[in-house]
Amino acid sequence: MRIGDLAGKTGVAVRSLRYYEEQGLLTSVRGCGGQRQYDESAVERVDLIQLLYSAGLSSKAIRGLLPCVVSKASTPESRTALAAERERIDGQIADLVRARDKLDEIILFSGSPESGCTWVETAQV
Amino acid sequence: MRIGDLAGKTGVAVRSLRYYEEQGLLTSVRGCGGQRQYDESAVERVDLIQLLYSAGLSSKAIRGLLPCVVSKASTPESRTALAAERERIDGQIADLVRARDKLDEIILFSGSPESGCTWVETAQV
DNA sequence: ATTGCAGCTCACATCTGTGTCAGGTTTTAG
DNA sequence: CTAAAACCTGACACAGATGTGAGCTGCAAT
Repeated sequence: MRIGDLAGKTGVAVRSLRYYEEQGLLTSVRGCGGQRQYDESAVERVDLIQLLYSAGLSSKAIRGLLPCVVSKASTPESRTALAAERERIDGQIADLVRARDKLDEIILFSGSPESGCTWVETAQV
Repeated sequence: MRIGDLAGKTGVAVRSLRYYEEQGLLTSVRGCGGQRQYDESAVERVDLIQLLYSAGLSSKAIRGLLPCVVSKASTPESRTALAAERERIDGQIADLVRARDKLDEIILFSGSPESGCTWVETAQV
């Protein structure tokens, strides 16, 4: 599979795939003409990378965790890092829930005119 | 209250407070010597800003929502924006939960030697 | 009055994942 | 064989919140 195919299958830009490789998150085999070749497992790998990116992990953090997943290697350091990231994500979720609750509060308030809130027709910029 | 006091009370850097003002999120009254003066309500305001920042809202988004909160003004646009941000946060929470579940899966696997996973002593860089 | 800390503005640096352009090579279709 | 499409490297740009430094002014205590 060439890079464009992988990009198509994962929905990730070609540029990003090259960047992942540069960051050591993704490997490829180079064919005779120097073009990257990927096997099917790369799709799963890219999906995982995206998953972790979407959770706010940096490429460096992902790089640190990948050996656990891929080569199934577990070191004391990697276990610590995994736990730390898990905690961070938990905290992040808590932040988001608090923010969502706050927004809900505001929405409730601003959605009911009887709350005493001022309804106007146009945006106040 | 001067800017340093506000920074102290909120745990936000002085630089950031000036930035918030630049972005129209925070206002101050200038004393005779051009120094910013804040009243007590500024603390609450900065806390709110931080809450929204931590939920991933941009300063522009926050700027758009603040009138709803502060001057209690509700426009069709602001109600739409509020709902949109709420949805975005919901999606972000879902992403995080998925990532956390994935990490849990990995942690479970890498934490139990009988899983067939390789335990090594040093990090594989 | 002097010293020293706090504040002011302006401006440039940082970090990260991506976009984008240039200039060149490989692969593929016709 | 040729043209188009895909790929390659390298490099620069961006956005956004914050860090940092220079050079100057205000304020408080001695």
